[in-house]
Amino acid sequence: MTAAHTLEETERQVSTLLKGMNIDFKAMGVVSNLFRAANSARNHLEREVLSKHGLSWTGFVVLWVVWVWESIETREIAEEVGTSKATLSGVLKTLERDGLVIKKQSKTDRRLVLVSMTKDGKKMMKKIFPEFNQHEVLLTSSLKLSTQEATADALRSITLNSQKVRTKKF
Amino acid sequence: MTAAHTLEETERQVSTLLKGMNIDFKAMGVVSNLFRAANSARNHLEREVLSKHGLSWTGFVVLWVVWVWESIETREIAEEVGTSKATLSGVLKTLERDGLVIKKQSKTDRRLVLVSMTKDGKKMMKKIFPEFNQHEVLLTSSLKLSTQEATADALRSITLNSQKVRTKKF
DNA sequence: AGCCTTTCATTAGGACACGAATGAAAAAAG
DNA sequence: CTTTTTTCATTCGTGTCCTAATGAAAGGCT
Repeated sequence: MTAAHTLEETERQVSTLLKGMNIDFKAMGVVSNLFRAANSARNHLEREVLSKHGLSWTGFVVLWVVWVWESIETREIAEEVGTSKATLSGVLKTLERDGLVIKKQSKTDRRLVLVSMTKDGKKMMKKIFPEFNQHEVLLTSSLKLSTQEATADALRSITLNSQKVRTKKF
Repeated sequence: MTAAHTLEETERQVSTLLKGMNIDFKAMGVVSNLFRAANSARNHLEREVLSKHGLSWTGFVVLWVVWVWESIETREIAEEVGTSKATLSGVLKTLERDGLVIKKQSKTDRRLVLVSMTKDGKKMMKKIFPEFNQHEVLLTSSLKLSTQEATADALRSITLNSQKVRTKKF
């Protein structure tokens, strides 16, 4: 049940392993805690909020985007959600099967597919979203308001960096 | 290529949709930026570092844990990596197929399985890890050292919250 | 008009993700 | 010592996730 290795043990083990490797431990700490927090928070939200409504994480995020934009093209969803179009195809198939969204072919460009919410989909989001937000409050409740702002800023900055570097190649 | 919707548009759309719903926007900002940053950073690291060596994200994390601990039980790996034992079974199968780790049955308790690195696995980590860390530096380079510390602290706190709430049920 | 290139969404194939079910082994209870 | 109960890792079924390949449709070009 409890962790098999204490934090101190891990620290020691890691530092001897990385000795003479010129590692930036501070940057490593930020990034590893970023993934730990995101993973943990996601698992929590899936378990406590989403699973009760038979919704997957990505399903929820896609639903959110469609909810915000009334009618939106699939390629826009993919970009906004940060997933590949291939993945989105599958997720949308599930959401449509469950009666939460509808796909329609665009009239002006028959390659495009437009997605919109069904009545059930809207009802579900109206119910889930406040629940979801309450748990977001719970997750961040130990941080002062000023720290919440600073953290959001830092995270935005990390996002920017990872995208800037990516587009640098073109 | 560019985003279909500007930040201002989204802001407006969201605030009208959520009007009268009593949403904590600050908490929402922290959490959404947490996932955005984690996703973006992970994609970046997969593309720029891991994919060149034919390694998946989870494969790398598992490899890291095994590297640190020489020989470690699978249940410990699962806990440390934050994944289910079912998932780990599959990942270990892949890693063993690629010759990076070895599984052995425990002598003292035949239910347990012990995992350790192969020579190739060690060589790979010795090569990849410094690369990986350089990109971690890149991702956090826009943050002052004091901000890096504060951010890591805030993220640790979020992790703690999401785990505390989970165990509260028992 | 007819090709050529680009831009779409989807499918195909492989890996990862989970909970539930399975079967083996150890520990607890009688 | 035998019967439960618990604790392991794995397999199964389903969904998510990626890249690459596919096929349809639109836009450019001559």
